[in-house]
Amino acid sequence: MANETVSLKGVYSSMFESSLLDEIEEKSMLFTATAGQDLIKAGQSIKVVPLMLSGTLKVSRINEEGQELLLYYVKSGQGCAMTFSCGMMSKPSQVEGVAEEDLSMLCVPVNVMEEWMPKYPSWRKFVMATIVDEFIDVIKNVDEVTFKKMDERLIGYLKEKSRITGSSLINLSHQQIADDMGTNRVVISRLLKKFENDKKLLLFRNQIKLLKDM
DNA sequence: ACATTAAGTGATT
DNA sequence: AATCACTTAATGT
Repeated sequence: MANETVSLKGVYSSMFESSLLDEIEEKSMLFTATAGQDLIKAGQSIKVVPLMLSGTLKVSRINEEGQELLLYYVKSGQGCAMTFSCGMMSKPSQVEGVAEEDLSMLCVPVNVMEEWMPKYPSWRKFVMATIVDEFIDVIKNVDEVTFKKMDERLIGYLKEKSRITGSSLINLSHQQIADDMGTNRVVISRLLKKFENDKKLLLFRNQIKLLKDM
């Protein structure tokens, strides 16, 4: 069961003004769930918005074949982007929520939290920060799924080259790599660019420098 | 200065 | 993931 010592003020006092904390205390309901428990599935309407106190909530999308795509996790001190968005726009949930670990949360009625938007700057900021952070997580996951196969192949290729030559400097054009791997130069260029953005390597003309956190 | 090759990027399939 | 089309950057003559 959820840890009883985790309190509203323990988690949120640095984020919200005291008047808002008082109002949360007054108008929210404590809710606890055990690991594996389904909290919401796609299509259900959203009547309350959670403020996580402890544990982890997993938010995911499940397609027709039952395959799951992880969207984001919600942990202590965070809200849930999907409930904020859909709650305010009166749209049914587009996602499924499951307790990843035992969790405790405070549930705020949607109509109440809508009143807080104009009333409390700290609440507005919290909602927007939640949406941005979790949206970024979703994008990251989409990237991973989209690029996974060639990703791993290319990294394996580069490591092998590096091991064989005994150097972290690889003297090959993108075209040569593409030829070796039986793929298109453009694909290689895009993946390498992505790796460079992830600080895995540095790109030069006809030369790739592998970095430590490859 | 000009031509050639390598790399980056949007759009489409 | 591949292809096309086009741009931009680097290099050689």
